[in-house]
Amino acid sequence: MKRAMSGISALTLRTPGAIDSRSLDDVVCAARGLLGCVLVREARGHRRAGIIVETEAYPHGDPAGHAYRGRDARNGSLFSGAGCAYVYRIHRSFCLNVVTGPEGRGEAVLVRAIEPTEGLDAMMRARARATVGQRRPEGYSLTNGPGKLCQAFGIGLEFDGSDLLDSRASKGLFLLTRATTPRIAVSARIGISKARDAVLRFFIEDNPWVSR
DNA sequence: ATGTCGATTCCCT
DNA sequence: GGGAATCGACATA
Repeated sequence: MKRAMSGISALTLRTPGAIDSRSLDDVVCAARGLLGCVLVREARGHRRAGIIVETEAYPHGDPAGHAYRGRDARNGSLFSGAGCAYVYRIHRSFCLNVVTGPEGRGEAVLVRAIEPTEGLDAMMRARARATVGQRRPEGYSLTNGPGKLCQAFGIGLEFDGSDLLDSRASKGLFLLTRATTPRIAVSARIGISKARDAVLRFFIEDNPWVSR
């Protein structure tokens, strides 16, 4: 992938650091604040990383949220407090959420798209492996959707409940502070049937890695 | 045992 | 922009 990646990659990169769990107190602030932050996957000495460019908030009491039906065997990590990963499966894909708020509250931010910055080869291999019999993913389709980015980063249910704020506790999947200061655009959420009108989707303006 | 329903993805028109 | 693919979970019979 040799094109000029996107507008934001050229902006100033800051020294990455740990995310303060207090910045995940409020789910909408967190959905905005996670834009520009970096998701890192370390496995077998390899490192995959990318900038979060699209998120959706699923607040407490949201009928479209998986916490709405109450706590059950599958969604337990949604109630485990800020910084926890909530990973679930839909059809053939997995989706990654960053849990927000205190323990027991049941709200989270869905990570919908990422601009890859490191480990592109590993991501392409992982995507090709996961999409056997189909055309090889190219260009922005590498990570421009919630299921695609999980394929690219090798994220499955084994990360459900892991701690995303501690790079050592987190079995190789963690978040780092903002690499860029993004311009944020908003819209209604995508792919849901309830609460369709709520404006809870956030994305980096003009970033080509945002989902379609 | 059968039917329905997704916080999706892919391919085709 | 529409429809098929596809899989587990859940409700109903």
